[in-house]
Amino acid sequence: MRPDVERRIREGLRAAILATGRVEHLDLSAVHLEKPRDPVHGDLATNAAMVLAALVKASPRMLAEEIVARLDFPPDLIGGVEIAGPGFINLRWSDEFLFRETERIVRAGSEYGLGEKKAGKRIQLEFVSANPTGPLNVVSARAAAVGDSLARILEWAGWEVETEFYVNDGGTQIQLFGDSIRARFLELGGFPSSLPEDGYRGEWVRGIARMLWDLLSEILRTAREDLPLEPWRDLTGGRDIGDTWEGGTTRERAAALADALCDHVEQRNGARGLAEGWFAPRGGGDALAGDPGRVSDEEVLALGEPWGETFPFGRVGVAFMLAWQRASFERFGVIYNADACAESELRGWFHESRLYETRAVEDTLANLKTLGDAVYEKDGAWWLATSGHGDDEDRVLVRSDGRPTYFLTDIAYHENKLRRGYDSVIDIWGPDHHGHVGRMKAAMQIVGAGRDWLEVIIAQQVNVLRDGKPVRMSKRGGEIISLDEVVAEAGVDTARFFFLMRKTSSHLDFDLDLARKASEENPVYYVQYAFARIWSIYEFARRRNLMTEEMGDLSLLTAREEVRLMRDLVRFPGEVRAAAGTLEPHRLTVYLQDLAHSFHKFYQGHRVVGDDDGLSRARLSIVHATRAILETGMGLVGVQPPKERM
RNA sequence: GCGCCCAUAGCUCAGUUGGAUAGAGCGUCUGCCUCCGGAGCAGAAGGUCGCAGGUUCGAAUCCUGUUGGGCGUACCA
Repeated sequence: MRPDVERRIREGLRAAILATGRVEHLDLSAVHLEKPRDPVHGDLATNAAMVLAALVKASPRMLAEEIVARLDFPPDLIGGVEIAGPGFINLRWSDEFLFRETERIVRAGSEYGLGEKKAGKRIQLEFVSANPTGPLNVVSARAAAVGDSLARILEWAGWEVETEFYVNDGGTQIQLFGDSIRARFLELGGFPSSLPEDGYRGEWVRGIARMLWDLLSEILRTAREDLPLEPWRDLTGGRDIGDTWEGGTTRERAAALADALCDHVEQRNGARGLAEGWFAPRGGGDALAGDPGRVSDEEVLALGEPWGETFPFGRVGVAFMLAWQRASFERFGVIYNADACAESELRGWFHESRLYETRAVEDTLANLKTLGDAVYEKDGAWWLATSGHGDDEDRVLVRSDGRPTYFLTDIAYHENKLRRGYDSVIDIWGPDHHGHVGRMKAAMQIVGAGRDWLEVIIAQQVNVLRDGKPVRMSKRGGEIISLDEVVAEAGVDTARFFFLMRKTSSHLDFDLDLARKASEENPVYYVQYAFARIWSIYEFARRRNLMTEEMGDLSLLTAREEVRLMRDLVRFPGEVRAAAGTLEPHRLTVYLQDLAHSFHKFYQGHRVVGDDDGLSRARLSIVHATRAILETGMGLVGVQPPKERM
């Protein structure tokens, strides 16, 4: 239901209630207007009489009688009113209303029901924010599908939405990641493995090491043999490799090359090429093997070994992982767009390291310390008194050894968001951050944000099933089902639809075999099949020379299936607003299946293009309307509607 | 031990912020194409909404207790 239609109905209700003389004024917020579960109860049901009954101590059914007697809806809006059950007032759209709305859908297309812009109201939506120490896993994939869809839905509902990825590139995990790459790098030179105890064991770590090794040997060869340095110009982002390589100490040369590499992969195009060419989804190491024999391992190691000490493996590794992640997102149809990040960074990608560089972390701590009792020192550490704001216990901001905790950094990050002036901030976190929610909300209240300013959604875990059994996953252990694999096996549309079929807060089973082998059993095909039929109808109509975009006479459409289809079409704006209000995009996949079902029933029961031209035109019109709503709805969940025959 | 999430048909899950006779897909069974795609439609079977209390006109939904599963519970991130 469109917002202005809802307003008209609520106003009508209010007037009728006041006209009963039972109350002087009325808070309508407790009065619900909703779609009854059972269609025989009409299109809208309201509990108004029951709410009133609670106020004036009278029988709901009697009050319902009084209200209904005073209801005065125009006949082009409501066609039927009845009292049912304990005191529901059921309303039914008039045929005229359905005809007019259907026509409006055809004319407005994707604009139908679009929420009014909430002037200046901005929401920031942060999602995935996975550590840049490995490929994106399935939970990240789910969070990406949910976040991206939610952004589209909120935007549709009238908010100004910015999406953002927070890059955790500042902590001890990065150190560990770098050490892991270094260990693999040295292994290539014949050193015994020195992989840290809890280091990263994934194949991709070998891949990065291998790539760096190959790169280094090529550069050495080029420099030593006085060959043209041109091929490296691209790699170093236009910088002359000679400048990078010649002169300076080994440490300086290593740092310069690392800079060049990072710069390069951070440019989008470079990122794609590198990520796709140098990493296979699994076990990418083999693909990276260079042409052996051009430079011997001993030579590389002799020159490169010092790099084992000086080269910033962690930094380069992060740059490559981010490149990979961005490429994965691009394939998945997810683009971050917040433009509040530093100029040197990509839109929508906010680096934790920047909080240290700009001393934001220190500033945040200093600021907190000015807030009276909020911060105190105990056992040599600094604590934040979050327990007064709904958290279980107080939390450490600065360890006794002087290092800041992740918590402090995250407060600094969210303070940054606060200063950017968002009216509301939504974070989608993985299940492992569950325990972080309470303290973070508490902290934001302490620094002065409104109680509901920060909303956290936990994207629950995904159990990937292969051969009917759950796959164990661990990023550090290297066992991962990546977003890339899910996309490769299930396809973007199926995967995205799948991730949005469950409530975000519920665990999700993702059966890879089923997604791959039995695509016709997948609900997304049910919805897309509606499209297939629409295209077929169009094709048939063209052959009969009956294809037209002009509105037919909708009053010819009175069959049960036709009316039902129109009623479902009209529901659309309300469904999107409900999804926006509850932050639950899965409602839309449910709705789309509903709508597809109504369309299939209609199709099954009635020939669209038949002998009666007038009827054919009228039916073509609701087909147009259905197509428009399906397209818009699928767009909001991030699934491509088929553009032609499947 | 404490906290959070979950428990609904054989399986996977919806259930419109407390509404009416609890729904869908898959699976099982029965029908439906000389006609726009049968990847569909119609129908059947399948339920003590984990269990026990409570709140009220009314509970799958809220409260308390309880059982089972998951996650969290760091001066990790």
